[in-house]
Amino acid sequence: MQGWLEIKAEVSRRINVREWPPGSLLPAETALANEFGCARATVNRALRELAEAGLLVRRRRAGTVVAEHPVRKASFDIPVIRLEVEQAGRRYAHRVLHRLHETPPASVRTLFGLVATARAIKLDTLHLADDMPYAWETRWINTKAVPDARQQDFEAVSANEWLVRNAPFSGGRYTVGARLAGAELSAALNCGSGEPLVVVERNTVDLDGLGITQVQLVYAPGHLLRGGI
Amino acid sequence: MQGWLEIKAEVSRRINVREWPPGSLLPAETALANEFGCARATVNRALRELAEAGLLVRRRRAGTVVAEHPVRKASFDIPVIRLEVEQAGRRYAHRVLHRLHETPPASVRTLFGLVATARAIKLDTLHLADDMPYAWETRWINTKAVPDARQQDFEAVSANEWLVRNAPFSGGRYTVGARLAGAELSAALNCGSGEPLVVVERNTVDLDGLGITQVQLVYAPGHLLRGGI
DNA sequence: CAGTGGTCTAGACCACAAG
DNA sequence: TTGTGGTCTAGACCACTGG
Repeated sequence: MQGWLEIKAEVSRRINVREWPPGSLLPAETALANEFGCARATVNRALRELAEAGLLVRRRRAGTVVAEHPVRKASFDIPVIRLEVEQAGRRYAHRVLHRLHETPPASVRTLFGLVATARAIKLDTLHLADDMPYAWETRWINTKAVPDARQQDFEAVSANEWLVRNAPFSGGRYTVGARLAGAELSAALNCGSGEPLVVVERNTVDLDGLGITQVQLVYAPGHLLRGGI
Repeated sequence: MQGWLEIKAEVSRRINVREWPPGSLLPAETALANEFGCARATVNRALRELAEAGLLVRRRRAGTVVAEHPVRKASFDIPVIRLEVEQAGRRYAHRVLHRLHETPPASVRTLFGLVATARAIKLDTLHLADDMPYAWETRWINTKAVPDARQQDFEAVSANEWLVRNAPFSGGRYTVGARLAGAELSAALNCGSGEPLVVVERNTVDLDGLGITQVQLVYAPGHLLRGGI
């Protein structure tokens, strides 16, 4: 027993077999380091990862406790759509259907830190895989946060890809929902009206918390988001 | 400049301002430690986190390179449904509508490592928030992986919560999609037929890769999954 | 083969929070 | 006040892999 991976596995095992049941207090790092015959830093690394995974709760002075209700962290990658399509062995293309400069709705203005009269770039883009509609994108871009976006028409490189490479981002939030294809969407995505569609809405903010972009992606029927726990 | 958080921020900044553009090679850890006036372990911690976030690609001998297409890792929590409801300030309840012991479909048998004639527990559960339908759950439980599940009726404690506390898990996969409410679902969820619904399907496996459970959750209309980047 | 990141150590100081 | 985890250091050895 020496590596942090082994210690992580061993601690995980003890939790699983109820040697350390939910809510129980683990020995201090120094004690575990002594038991496992390693440095405290090694134990720290193992316990820190288990805490990040939601299995342990750690607080100074209070010690390390097995989580009562381990919250599984699900995650999935948000790759550039072009790569997502190409990795599925399909040919990617996109069409910019509208590129406007207008006043965004209040929710976007708040995110972008804009006054009521200010404007932003609005883009409607259709993503294609093997010439079949793949996803419909409605996007707002904050020119205050990304001035260079003014000079881009996003025809050669999609806004999705351009922003990933050119806009410093630090984080963001997203929601996933379902909606019906209306007249406009069924035409754009070449599907029946009334089909259920997956909708992902997300925004990204820069290091100062200023909104960079807000995007809504409506995927063609049957699309599944995939991830791991 | 001393803490790993500051170093992480500084490296992130240099990437963002294109001082280190995508594809470029960073100085070695020892060089950065020298520049920042700290130990190499501190630099290592900062760079390791940026690599986990997808911003850097690190390989021995080859060094640390800025990712060409930073893949944003999105994540969201999968809490016990009871807690999810209660944290929204609503009252939770659930009803087990069916509890059967039968032969699962081939996909589930494969996941569970079962022969064609073997059986597993099948549960249909309705989750309620303030007596309103919240989500419809269809679940298979592998009694080979979780023998204790045989003695549970999952009336007092939902299968969701019982499994989180009693079944050692190590990982799993999930998909998110959209579907229409058919006759059965619209009755169960008390919604109109033809409404678009969010569907989450997921499975969990134990430390040996053996399937523990497979569950499909269909949320009431308007439900949104929320997460962060 | 040589240079990089991956990891471990022994020790130290600090921040935090429970008592 | 005091014990805990959080972090940093200086040094060391190792694993991997490009040249």
